[in-house]
Amino acid sequence: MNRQNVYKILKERGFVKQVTDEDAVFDAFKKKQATVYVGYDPTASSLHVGNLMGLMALAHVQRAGHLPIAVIGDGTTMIGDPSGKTELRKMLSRENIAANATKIKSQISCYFRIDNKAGFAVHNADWLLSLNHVDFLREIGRHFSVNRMLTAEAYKIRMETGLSFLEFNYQILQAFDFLKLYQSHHCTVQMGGDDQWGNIIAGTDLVRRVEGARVEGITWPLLTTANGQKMGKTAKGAVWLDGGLTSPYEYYQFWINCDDRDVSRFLAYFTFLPMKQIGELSKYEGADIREAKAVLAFEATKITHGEAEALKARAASQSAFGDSEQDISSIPATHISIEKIKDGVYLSDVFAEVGLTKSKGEARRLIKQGGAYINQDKIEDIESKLDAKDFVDNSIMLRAGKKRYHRLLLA
RNA sequence: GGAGAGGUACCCGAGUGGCCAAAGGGAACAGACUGUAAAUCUGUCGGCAUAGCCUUCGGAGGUUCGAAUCCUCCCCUCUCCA
Repeated sequence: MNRQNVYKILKERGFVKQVTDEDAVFDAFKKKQATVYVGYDPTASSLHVGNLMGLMALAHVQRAGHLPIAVIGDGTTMIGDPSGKTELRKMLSRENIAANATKIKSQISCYFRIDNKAGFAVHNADWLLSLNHVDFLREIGRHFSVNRMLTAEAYKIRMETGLSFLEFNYQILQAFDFLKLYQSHHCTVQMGGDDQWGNIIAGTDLVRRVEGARVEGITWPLLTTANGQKMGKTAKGAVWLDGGLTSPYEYYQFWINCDDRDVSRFLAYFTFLPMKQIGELSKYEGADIREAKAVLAFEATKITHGEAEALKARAASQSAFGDSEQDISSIPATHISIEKIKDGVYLSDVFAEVGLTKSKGEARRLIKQGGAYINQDKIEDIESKLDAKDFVDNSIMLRAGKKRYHRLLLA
């Protein structure tokens, strides 16, 4: 079998920012099977689009026949990674972390197989929580130079604002993870976001010191949008991979609303389309770029939510923004009882209730500014009420601004 | 433990007795222009059936006709010293 070296694929798709040693990494992937790990901290009950880089990177690794390991950082999260953070993160309880870890693990399995054969998911709590402090310091701690750690770029901000001893240890534990995985799974490559560079290097150094073996690290660029914004934040907060937190429709909309300048990068990162096809899509200009965005949105949604949901989301999106009547079932909906609207309900109240606006006041403002629509008709009067006559086939389409839709169903 | 500085809305940050629901900036939202993009311009930006009322300037009390602003106690953060 003459397969392409996965490092080449990763590089071509833009996943490589820093590497410990390009040739060594290339050689590592020449082997029949290399083992690669990426860590995920269960700080929330779902991963978000910011975590996609690592998931996609590991998926490429598995597709190339190598072994991906997702390390669930339920041990390290007890501490909290200070890298790139300006202040101490809120401490999470152990139960909280455990619950998050379970959910995140099942999410990861959407991107690559973790069947303990073609891929693994391990919990670092398994080896971190039982450590004996003094033994650990003697065996591992002696390999770390405080002087050196303090010069790390990731800690620079924290040297100004303060860094607790707790967080200072994070790097050591992450380095220990790498050592453990080298020993148990012969894992020789760690990947992570560029803010993880210091932690990754600490790991490669530790493995060299303890085992006398060379292991490698790769970082991918930290994702920002062309606007300089952190990736994956919207008005509603993070864009989650969990369909319950961010519906497939909203997920689809997130991608289709991306900046023109991001489209070709994102196609390479967040779809499995061949680079040749991405090159074709990148040639679109002006309004035609929407075509490329539609491909991006569909492919990205398909990977996270499956093809059926992606098709539904696409149909709903086309229906809302185009003129064709299609399947709108994936546009968010709320049920409302007949009794409730019998006497008429203020539309401003309805908008607030279904979450299109945060408060009734905001809904009133929206109407005043001409941004509220009901079944594609602009609502002119703040005092407008909703009644049964407005329902067509027992449903109403509400719209806030140009892009946010919500269906109201008569129950 | 000692000395000093500070904690203001989503974030940064002004305000040191009434003119304060609190300047300014950023973010965000809406409108215009567009292509479900960007940029630009305009408006909005605590809650409430809204020319009025209610809640908010770390927390709890107090002084006052009136407190983000003054006093007391407490909590937290930072800097220097130990």
